[in-house]
Amino acid sequence: MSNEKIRVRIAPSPSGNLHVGTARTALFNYLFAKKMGGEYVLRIEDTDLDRSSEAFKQNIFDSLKALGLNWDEGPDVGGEYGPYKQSERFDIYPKFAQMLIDKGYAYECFCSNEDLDKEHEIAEANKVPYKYSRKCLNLTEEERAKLKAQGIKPSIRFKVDYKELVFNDLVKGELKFDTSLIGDFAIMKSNGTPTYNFAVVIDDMLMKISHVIRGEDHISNTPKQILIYEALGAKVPEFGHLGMILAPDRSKLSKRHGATAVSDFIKQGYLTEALLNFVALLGWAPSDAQEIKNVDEIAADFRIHEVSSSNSIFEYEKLNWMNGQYIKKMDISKLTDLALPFLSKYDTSKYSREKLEKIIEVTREPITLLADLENDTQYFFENPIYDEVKEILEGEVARAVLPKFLEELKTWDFDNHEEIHDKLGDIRTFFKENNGYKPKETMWAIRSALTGRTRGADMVATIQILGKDEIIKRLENLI
RNA sequence: GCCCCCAUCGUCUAGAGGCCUAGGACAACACCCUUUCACGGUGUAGACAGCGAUUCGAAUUCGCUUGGGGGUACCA
Repeated sequence: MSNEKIRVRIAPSPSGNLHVGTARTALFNYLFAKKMGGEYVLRIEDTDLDRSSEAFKQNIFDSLKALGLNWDEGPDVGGEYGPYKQSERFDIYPKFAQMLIDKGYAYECFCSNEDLDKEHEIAEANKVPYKYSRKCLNLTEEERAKLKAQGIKPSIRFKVDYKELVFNDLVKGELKFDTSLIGDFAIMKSNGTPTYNFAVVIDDMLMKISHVIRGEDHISNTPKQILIYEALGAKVPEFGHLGMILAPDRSKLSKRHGATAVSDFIKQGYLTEALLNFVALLGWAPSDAQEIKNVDEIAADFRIHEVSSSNSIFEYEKLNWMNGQYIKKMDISKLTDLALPFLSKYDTSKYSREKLEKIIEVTREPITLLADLENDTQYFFENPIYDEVKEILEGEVARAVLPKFLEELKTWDFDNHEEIHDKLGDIRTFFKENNGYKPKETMWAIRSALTGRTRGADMVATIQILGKDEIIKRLENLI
């Protein structure tokens, strides 16, 4: 791989929304390309027409873009080696398949699904690993013509001969395979479309992909693919196989474990920056101890051969913590834009943009998900719900504190943060000295009256946002 | 069944023969800060799967066992 251009690709199939696992693979490809100054292409693998859909394809585009993993070439942006959707490349594959037949590397197979099923059953009954019987390997020209005349459409199989195959994996090191264990596998289906293993090789070859970085669920495909490259006389790319992401129960991460699609995470209120950062840490560790890093910083520090080769478990705790970190640090205007959709049940128009930002600013601190904002900002938009603080409001402290608080605040300058802060302090001191109330109790009474809660955002800021009129109204209703 | 991959605290990981009485992060717990919750700070607890071998010396090398994962399609 002398001085050829480094080109990587991510090749999702649109049979589902973009999975976090795929997102991580995309990220690692992106990081590798970025670090090495290479190109990163997106190819849609929709050879399985039945399972592919336009909606899923759109979800994949949107999710990748939301994550900021923009591609240099792809179905929407084009590029020198297009088209980038396999369904638009169907005319390409048969030519190469024919070439392999001509060179004796492949042959037509007329076996029906029933025939094949039977072979499988027999193998299973005899407890012997299944391999295609090669029934069609030595069909004569006449026999094939006859079969075709009967209207039987053949598939095309690649002829696998014995060979010790070795390749050096970018993350796993040397990998060895005995190809005699692999049966002759199909490269073209009888319906004229290519199988996955064939389409990938043809496309990667034609698109000049130099490094194939993907999940380790593809390891066993690799020898087949290398065999095809070799038969084609093409240059074999470098391969790198990443460990998989598992659910906490160590099974494949699937819907029953909760969110699996990037779009689900976004809907739940995860920030794409946090999700990306978190997923990068699954299998990769920064050279310094600083785990919170943006994509550029990660790319600068990224070394593919240092990626862990084992599986990792997707645990929410750290993701949640990280999301909280990003929420706390994010530019407040940007955060407000992201937060507003989560506040759709409220009439946010009653506040100015400035005040809305203020609301987000004071409520962002303890939250872990943007969705938490709906509950945490409730009392800014609606009347407080007093159920939880009933006892406090009916108690002695509240009955003493609230009237005094109401009386005093009427004279306060609500634009003056300092003043409110100090006056509240005075009230605390007053009740401590005269009634022996703990500062905490006094504040709880006030907070409960204003918000219906005993916990929440900074009290001074809350008072300022609510405004004098609203506070007077709330207090008068209670007293 | 067969083939392949993997194996350090609960989780993500650092560690590429002596720097390891194994480091960090999340979670847990304790304390501090504080007008609440939180944030933040300080600390505590917590791991080299097992067994052999190589070596003066092994978490690091090799083998076996066990465990987990993946593959075994005219699905990708």
